[in-house]
Amino acid sequence: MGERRKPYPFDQIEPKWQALWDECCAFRAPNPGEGDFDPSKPKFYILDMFPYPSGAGLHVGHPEGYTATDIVSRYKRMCGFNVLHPMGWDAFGLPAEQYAIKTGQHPAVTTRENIAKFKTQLKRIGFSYDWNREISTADPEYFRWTQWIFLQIYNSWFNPSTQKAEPISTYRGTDPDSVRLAYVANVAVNWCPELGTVLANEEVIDGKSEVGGFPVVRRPMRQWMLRITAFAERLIAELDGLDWPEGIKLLQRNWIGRSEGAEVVFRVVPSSESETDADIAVFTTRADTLYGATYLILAPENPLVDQTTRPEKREAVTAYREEVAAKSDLERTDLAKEKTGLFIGAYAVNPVNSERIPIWIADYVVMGYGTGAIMAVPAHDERDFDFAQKFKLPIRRVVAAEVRSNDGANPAASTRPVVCTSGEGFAINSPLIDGLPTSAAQAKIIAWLEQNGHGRRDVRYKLRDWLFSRQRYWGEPFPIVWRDGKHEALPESKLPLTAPDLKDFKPTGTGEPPLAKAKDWLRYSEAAFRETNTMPQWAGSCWYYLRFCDPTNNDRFVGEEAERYWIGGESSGFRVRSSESSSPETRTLNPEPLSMPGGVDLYVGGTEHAVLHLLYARFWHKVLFDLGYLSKPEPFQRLVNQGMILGEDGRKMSKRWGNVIDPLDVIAEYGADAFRCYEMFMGPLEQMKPWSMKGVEGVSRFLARVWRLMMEESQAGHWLLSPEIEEIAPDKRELKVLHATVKKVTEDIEALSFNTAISQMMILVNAFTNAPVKPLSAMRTLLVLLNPFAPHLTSELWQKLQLKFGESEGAITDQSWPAYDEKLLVEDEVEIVIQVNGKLRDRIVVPLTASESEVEAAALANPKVHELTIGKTIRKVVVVPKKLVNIVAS
RNA sequence: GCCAGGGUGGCGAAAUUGGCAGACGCGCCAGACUUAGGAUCUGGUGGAGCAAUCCUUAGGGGUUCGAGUCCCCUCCCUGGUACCA
Repeated sequence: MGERRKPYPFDQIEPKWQALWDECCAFRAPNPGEGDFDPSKPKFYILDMFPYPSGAGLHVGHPEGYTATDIVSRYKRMCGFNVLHPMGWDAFGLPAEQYAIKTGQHPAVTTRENIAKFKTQLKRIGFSYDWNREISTADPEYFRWTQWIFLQIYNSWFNPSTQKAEPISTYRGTDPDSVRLAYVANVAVNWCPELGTVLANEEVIDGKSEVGGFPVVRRPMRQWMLRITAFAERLIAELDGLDWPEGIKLLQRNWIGRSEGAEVVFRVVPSSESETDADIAVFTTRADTLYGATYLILAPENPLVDQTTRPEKREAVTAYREEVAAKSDLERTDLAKEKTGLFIGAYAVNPVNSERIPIWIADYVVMGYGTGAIMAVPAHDERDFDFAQKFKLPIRRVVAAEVRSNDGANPAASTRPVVCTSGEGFAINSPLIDGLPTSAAQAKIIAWLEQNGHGRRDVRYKLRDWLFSRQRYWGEPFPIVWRDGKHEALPESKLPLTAPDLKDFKPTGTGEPPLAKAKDWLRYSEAAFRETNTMPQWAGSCWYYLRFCDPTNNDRFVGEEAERYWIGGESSGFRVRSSESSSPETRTLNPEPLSMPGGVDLYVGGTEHAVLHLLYARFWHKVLFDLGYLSKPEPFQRLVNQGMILGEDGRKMSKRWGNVIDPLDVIAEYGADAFRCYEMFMGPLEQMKPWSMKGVEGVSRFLARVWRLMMEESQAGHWLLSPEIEEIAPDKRELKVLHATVKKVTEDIEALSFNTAISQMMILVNAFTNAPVKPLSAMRTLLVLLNPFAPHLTSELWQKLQLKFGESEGAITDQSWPAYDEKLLVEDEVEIVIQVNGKLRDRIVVPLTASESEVEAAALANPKVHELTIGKTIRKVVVVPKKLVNIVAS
């Protein structure tokens, strides 16, 4: 393959402008209080999900979202906003640590190298980040504040009466450690022997680690937990005010898994002698089926099993519990089809009918949800039904599809296979609630339980507390020391607490973190030792969007003034303006002042973070908000997920298929502007779509046409400004397409429909391509519109126009976004479609001012209409102004 | 299983409140300019048919003067999730 002639000299233009932008910090966003800060401008905060700087470098998926946000950023700047558009690095993480284990190279070195590589690549795409705000989560000046926030969490509790996080000093109880938002618990954790660490539930997929796919087993260990469950209610409720895709909100709601129901207390029947009374509380969402409860099941791990098991069953129960404990999570779910369990010899009393029912244990009941015990209603629960079938337990129907009388005065439970129906209906065989529909029956039963002291209304969540410690080296150390078996916070003055330099990063294998190997570091004082766990990778990304507001502040995690402006600022939001509302006064007005709970105006990233990162960040944000550090209750107002880019073969890009596209290769051949525009032209941002090199070529041809619209090549092969550009007014047709383009591009950027914005600009360029004379004003408008998409090309052409026409309007990036005139878009004649019986038959052109009756008359006079309606009666004529006439005949 | 999002030419895709289906681009065909074309420009391009005309938005039904768009059923694809009581 020989040296290919470039369609336009992007290889000279692009590095030139990139160097220029770098030199003069063209996209620096000044903070309140700085000399060049303009307080009259509204703020706009546009954030990308920052990358983990892996050794592989950038792939085409990264720049998709980044290009989208860059376009919006450049556009918003021209609309007169102070735009905060930063980039940084999620720099702690397992790959660097594993590389260190293999090679001995310190993760800090690897990370530094990878960051440098990523940064060079991002700059080569021409993104308008404010690089002065660059941050890395692994930088001590950053994680010092991550540790500081942890201490805020540690020193807080959730006050149920205010539903807020408050300083621990407001807690009046005797044991503050029992209510802290960060606490230590000995919990059964997901231990991954291969990785030598525990993992959060969210990091375990099908019983294997999300990273590496290694087996994970349950094992009790002492761990740091964050009390995210206290915020469950607010994390659900406060989604409402956010402009997120409904699907993502739903994903979060499901993850939190709020269930309304009742706790019902069953009394255990005392057997003999010294038996103390015991109660078993179960959680149910179907209190209305209480009469159908024919047995109870305890989770094998439930401590109540010890007290309740009858002596004669003890041996069998112990064996079963051991069997269950030996199973990994994978096995336990894999063997889901065949249920196992064991009668423990004891009985409990159903409070509603005083019936004695047997108590079983079974591993399909888990300890981590509800009370670790259930009432089994086999007639109306699929799982209980399977279990009852297998162990020949009684089944009693208590819900019918329609209102009807009971099965009999004394409803006998049956073991014959009846059909299991889990839907709602009407209560039967349930004296207190017979005939009532499910919801009313539930309400009545719960009221009865409450009155008689047998239970109460209850709300449970699937969400568990966040397991926050990891047995790793490359993460934030906890600012905690242990003294006499008790934890205490390190004073703030000791932050940042950096990890010791290790030579050997290998996991100890015992569950002891690598930091335990640093004996000197470990010893805090004579009597106190440091915590050796580190924080999970999520920690740094929980608050990075806050640090971007004030990244070099040495006194505070973010300065108050900066926070109030960038996070608390109210004058944000997406609005489309036309010429009528384009004055600066109206532009800064916010139509819905307090309706936006989120601080970041636009947040773009992949769906893979739909629950974890976004939930954790919301949680931290709410704690800091409650403690008075932040002005708004939510971090991200508008969230958009970009779709994945597939390989040319339609498969997921991977080394395995050999279909990986390297952005730098594309840029070398077609230029960064073409790369950016193609990524946006491919299709809707949120959609999954395959890459196409032919498509890149097409977009590259479009940019070359823009270039040749204003430049022509001399005999000697030099590019010179086209003499066809003149300072004349565009004609009517040109003006119309120009204003139509301004309108469409403006609206499409606001809607993030970049593909259709580019289409419209192609139409504009095509309209001017053959014009003998190109009006200067139109060319300038085109360049401004295209600038957010193709910043290098448009900057160069703008400069060339400036040189010749000499008007001192400044650089293209200083221009204000053009307004359009709606009046110019209106035709004075309009084409009307004529349909007969809904089928297109002809078109006519009528003046815009034509009345409905005139249009109708014109349509009926149409020869084609005559032809088709001969011998038929015209039943109806539908006239849609400016659109069509439909003649109904039969 | 369940939940969510999708199915429109040979391909990527457009299509305010229901109102000309296929904008724009790719590919393909033809022409122009050229020593040349893998450059550029011009025209054509959903399918069938010589034509008039007919058919066409996964498939089937419905509402409507009129449906890619609204309602019901079925099929297929993608993502998430799975004993959560």
